[in-house]
Amino acid sequence: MSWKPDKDKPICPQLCEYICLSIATGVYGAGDKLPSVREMAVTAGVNPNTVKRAYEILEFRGIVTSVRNQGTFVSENTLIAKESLENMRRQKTAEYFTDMKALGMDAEAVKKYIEEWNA
Amino acid sequence: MSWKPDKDKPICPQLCEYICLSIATGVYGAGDKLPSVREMAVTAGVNPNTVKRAYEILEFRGIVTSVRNQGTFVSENTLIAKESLENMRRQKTAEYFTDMKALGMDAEAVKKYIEEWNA
Amino acid sequence: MSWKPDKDKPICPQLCEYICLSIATGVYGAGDKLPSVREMAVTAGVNPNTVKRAYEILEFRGIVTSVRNQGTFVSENTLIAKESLENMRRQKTAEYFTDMKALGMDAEAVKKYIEEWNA
Amino acid sequence: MSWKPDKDKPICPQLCEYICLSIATGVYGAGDKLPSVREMAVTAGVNPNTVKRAYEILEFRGIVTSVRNQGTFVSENTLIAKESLENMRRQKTAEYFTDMKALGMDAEAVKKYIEEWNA
DNA sequence: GTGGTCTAGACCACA
DNA sequence: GTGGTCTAGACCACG
Repeated sequence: MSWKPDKDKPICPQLCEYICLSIATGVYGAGDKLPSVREMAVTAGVNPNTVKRAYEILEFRGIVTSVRNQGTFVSENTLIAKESLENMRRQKTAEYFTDMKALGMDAEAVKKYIEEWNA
Repeated sequence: MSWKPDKDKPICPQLCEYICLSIATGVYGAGDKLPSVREMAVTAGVNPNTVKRAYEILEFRGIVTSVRNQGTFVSENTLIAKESLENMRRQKTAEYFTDMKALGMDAEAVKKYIEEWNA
Repeated sequence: MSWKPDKDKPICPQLCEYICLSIATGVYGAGDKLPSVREMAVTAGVNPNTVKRAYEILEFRGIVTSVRNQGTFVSENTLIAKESLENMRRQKTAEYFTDMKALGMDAEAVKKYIEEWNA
Repeated sequence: MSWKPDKDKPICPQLCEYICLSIATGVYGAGDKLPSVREMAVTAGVNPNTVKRAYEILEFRGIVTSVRNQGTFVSENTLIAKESLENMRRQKTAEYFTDMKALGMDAEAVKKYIEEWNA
């Protein structure tokens, strides 16, 4: 799994999603130490401020825990990450349906549309 | 069909979509005069500049034509509006799949997810 | 000579130019009565107000003379029309050189450019 | 090269031309960062919105690329700017010929006229 | 009253 | 500090 941010979208949420997914899939296990802000910034090719904010957001969601002078750690309960991921999926899907509705397709039509979707 | 803009998203594109859909569904026929910039601004509860911008975008796409001192008119070729609408749908769908992929679901998983979607 | 207004440009000045040219080339001779505002509006497919304004502009320039309840007449001195035409030519040409200068071409370059112009 | 907008014409297109020319002549090279919207607004003595609009137009033409929170950059392919400039020249020239035709001069006459032009 | 242009200034998320 | 979005309101030529 690699970090390929979509340049047209805000980086911070993308980074959040990426880390969250990494945790949910076990790349980082419960209690593991995440890369330091600077480290992550370098490997992700991103501004450290952005990483810092991403960590803060994840901490707010209870997915990670920051310990002063020690680093940022994955919460003991990795279930939260999984739920968070599922929430994001639901949100994006809901948004998608809303958008398609604005484009003149009701839920049924969208389902059919997706069914026949390719590429 | 009513105009209920999502407050969390840019109004201009939403307005574009709305007008485009109106044309595609025949609310405005080929050659019809659209409401004037100011008129539309009032009925949509939006700043005239925003409406003008939307009209400009639609004009660029060949969906409408603005004539100085006369008004803005639906293009003779209504097909363009329909195609434009379909393009938007495709784009949103593609984006959706990309997003879901970033959330750890491949195309197949997404299709199943959608199939079981409710609400 | 026929009246083919460029739809993308203001009609009034175009009409002025057209009438002025008609006088300069003898379509209307010195002292001749021009078509009435309404007449001209119909034949030119234009708003009567626009014709009226054009006549006013031409009168201001001394090219025609309006007589209350009688109509608009070509001035005795048609030379004025010819000079006016020449002024317009000069003005357009000067503007053209200015524009081309803004596009990075000096007078010499423009002259060469024109020399090789086709279509 | 200096920025002297013609007060009688829309500023935005003039600004576009100016920037385009700057790029075509190498003032800004491929990949270079253009002045920020606000910066350019100050140096050009123009409203930031107007600059933004110009940047948008240039972006649409593929001449520059705007990156959120980073700035606006000259496209890698500088050729586009040069072609765009040439297109503008062609367009202005074509318009000029059209105008002169409406003033009673055919292409040949115009060419002679230009040849003898001074000032 | 129409679209076209511009200014002024605000707020936003992001970096 | 960056671009992105929107509002408010002004003036213009044209019809």
